[in-house]
Amino acid sequence: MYEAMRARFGDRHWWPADRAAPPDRKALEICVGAILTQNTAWTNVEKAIANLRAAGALDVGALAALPAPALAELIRPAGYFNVKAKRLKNFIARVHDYRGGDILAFLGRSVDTLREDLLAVSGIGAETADSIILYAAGKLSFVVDAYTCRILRRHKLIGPDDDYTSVQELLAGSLPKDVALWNDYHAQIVETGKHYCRPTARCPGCPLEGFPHDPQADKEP
DNA sequence: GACCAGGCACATC
DNA sequence: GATGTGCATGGT
Repeated sequence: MYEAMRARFGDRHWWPADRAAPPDRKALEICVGAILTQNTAWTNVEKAIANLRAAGALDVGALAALPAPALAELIRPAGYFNVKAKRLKNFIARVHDYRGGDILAFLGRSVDTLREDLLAVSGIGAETADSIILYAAGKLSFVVDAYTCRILRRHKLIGPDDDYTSVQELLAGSLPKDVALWNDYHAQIVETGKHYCRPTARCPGCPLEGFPHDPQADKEP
């Protein structure tokens, strides 16, 4: 299924961040984007990140100093701006506390330590934590999202009761332990999901169309 | 004008 | 422990 998606869409080059930015800025931008994109279309997140960049706020120190209400105004286009402003402040406070805001050192720890630390931040759940680990830290942690579950349910590879952890274990246990593969795998799933596996989307033309599937399978309560 | 988006925390039962 | 609800903008 991965090869079918990859043949269609090519390398997705995720995470979509400023490639010219220095490593610490790029890592921070990915973390910020991961929080802002919670239940939100990426096009809206782009506007919020552009506002942050224009305000010089894509910086640990600047974000730590920025009051939540001012931050909320900057990220308004991303939706849920009041909750997300708090979530960003919670995350930034944790990074700022760790060795003076050295985000690369913060991200440079073991996956287990980092994941536990991220999940302790209010506003960072499993998917956001795994996105930060895989895309900002460049370490092995499979990202499961709504599209992943929807696609796997339609293809009867998981049941309606499977939760985040069981889906993650299925994928992590089935695939080679390769950061570049897990990176692009999730990106391919999102691209496929966006075009062919939304509630209102149609299957014809989907790169996974030839694999056994039942579009009704994910509509069960 | 509905419906939906790369979730998460918290209240309530 | 399971289920329901608030959060909010912008594209289709």
